[in-house]
Parts: sequence; C-alpha cells; structure tokens
Amino acid sequence: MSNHEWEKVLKKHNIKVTSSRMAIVEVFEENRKHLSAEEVHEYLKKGDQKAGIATVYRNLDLLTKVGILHRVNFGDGKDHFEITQRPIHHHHLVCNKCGRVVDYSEIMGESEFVSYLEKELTQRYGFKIESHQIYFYGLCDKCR
Amino acid sequence: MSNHEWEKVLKKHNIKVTSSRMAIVEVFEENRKHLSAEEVHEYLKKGDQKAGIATVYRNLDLLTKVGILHRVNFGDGKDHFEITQRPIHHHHLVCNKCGRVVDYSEIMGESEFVSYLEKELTQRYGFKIESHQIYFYGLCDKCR
DNA sequence: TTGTTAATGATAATGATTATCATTATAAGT
DNA sequence: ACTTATAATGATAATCATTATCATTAACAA
Repeated sequence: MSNHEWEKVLKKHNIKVTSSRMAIVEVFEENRKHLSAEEVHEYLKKGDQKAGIATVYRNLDLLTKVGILHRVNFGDGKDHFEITQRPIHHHHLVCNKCGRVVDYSEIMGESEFVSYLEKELTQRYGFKIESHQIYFYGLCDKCR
Repeated sequence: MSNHEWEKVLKKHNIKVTSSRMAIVEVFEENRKHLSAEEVHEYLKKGDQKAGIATVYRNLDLLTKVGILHRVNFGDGKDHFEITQRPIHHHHLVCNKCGRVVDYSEIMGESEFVSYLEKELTQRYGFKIESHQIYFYGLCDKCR
C-alpha cells in the first residue's frame, strides 16, 4: 500500500492523519513483519516520533479496522499486526517448539483454491467473506 | 476420539486420569464446540464434578499438549478449545461484526489441496507440519 | 493399604489490553 | 495564517485472561 493510499483510506473514514499514525504505519513499511504492540512501541522509541503505549494500541486497532493492517495470532498470548498487501498475500508456519514464525508467500494454485472455497462457503453459510488466514503448525528446521 | 482412546493417550504420557480431567473431556464430548476456559468452568459448575478455574486452565493446556484438544483463536481475546477429531476436520468462519463463529467441515478437495501445500512447504522451509487451521473472516448471514 | 508424587484449589501475581480524563494537535472554515 | 470544534494523545488506573505459588488431597504402583 503506497504512502498516498493509506492516507486516503484514513480520510475516507474521517480519521485524522496524525504523526503517531504515520509513524506507526511507517514502522510496518520499513519492517515488513508481524509485530506486537509492544514491539511497535519499542521501535518507535528509537526514532524521533515516539508514541505512548495506549496510542499504539488504539492505532493498531484503528488501522486494522480500516484494513491498512491486519491482526494475526501465533498463540503466544499477544496480538501481532502486519501491513495489508494486495494482491500478494502470505500465511504463516508456526513452530510448536520454539515459537518461531515463518511467512510463506502463496503457493502456486493457492489463491484459485481459496476462491473456490470462498464461493462454496458463501453458498452454504451465507457469509460474505472478506479475508482469510491459514496457519500451519509443526516443527521448524532447527527444532525437528 | 472414544472414551478409551483418550485415557490411553494420557497413560502413555504418564498423566494421571483424574476426575477433573475426565469431566473436562466429557464437556467437549457432550458439547462439540469451541469453548473458552471460563465456559468450561461454568459448564462444570452445573454438573457434579466441579473443578477450580486454575485446574481448568492447567488441564486444557495439558490436553492440548497431548493432542486430545486443540486451541483455536477467534480474535476475542481468549483462547478457545475443541476436541480433536480425526479424520474429520473442520475450520471456522468468523463474523467481523458480531463475532459469531460457524464451523464448516472440509469442502470437497480441501484435504488433498492442503496435503499438496504441506508437501511444498516442507520442501521449501524444512518444516515438519503437524496441523493447520484455516480461518475465513467476513460478515455472517445476519450481519451482512 | 501405604507411600510417592502428581494434581488440585484458593488466591496472588503477571501480562496484555482497555478505559479514563485532562491536555494537545488536527484540519475545516474564516 | 488564526480560530475553533473535536478527535487524538499520554499517563496511568482498571480490567480481563492466564499463570505461579503453595499447602492440601487424590491417583495409582507396589
């Protein structure tokens, strides 16, 4: 998502483009990873635009609500966030032993298959599907 | 998983078959849903074999470690647990508005596709994959 | 039945997240 | 640019889920 794009998204929702919010989105743009609120907070501390931890939580939630970020859960007791990137999509491999999380980009044929699943699910359950997440759990190369 | 089966699993791991543990597994057998710790605790209160909340948490964790239960996360801030059923597998549709969770059983072709993904991922990342979870998010029939 | 040891219950402690509220910054309209 | 209405922020208290502690009790092997 380009610089302009997410600012537009905020404006469309009547959300002010504040410096904390810009700084938070920039953390994810510089650092394309799944970060927890505390990690974002720590990261900001090193830069010139700091933000209180409450502001970080509030904005992660807000940015998630408008789709600029999304929330992922790796079972470590805290939420993690990632910047939303379309159409390139990725999912996660979580190591059951050390907790390491590896991202994987879509495997060939995956998006087609997911579309088929979505169509089926919409028919059966009447859900309007907006997104999905796939998690694989197992042992990473180091732990197995 | 039959009555005998999970008792065997516990014994194999040198875990005592206590009445709290039996009661907890029974909650899931009677009530095939994704329950939170607090919900399990409440459910037990109504029966004759009660258990303290700490015991509930400890045993949910233990039963998950040995594979009798598994943990799912719907983004409501608490862990949920389900009884593990093989080979019939299911995943979840989560409503972004009301939080309702609908289970869906595997769609035709799904397990074959997941096997293919697992093989690819093992090759690429060296993960030994043990399980997976798929979540679809959107609006349920009532909320859309 | 007994002894060893894991399991339990009550509750304190912890850690993540949310709420409160006085102060400050944004941006729309002059 | 200057005001002004209002949303955003920061500090921190409150809340909620989960984990740790420790004295007591229950499982089960011998």
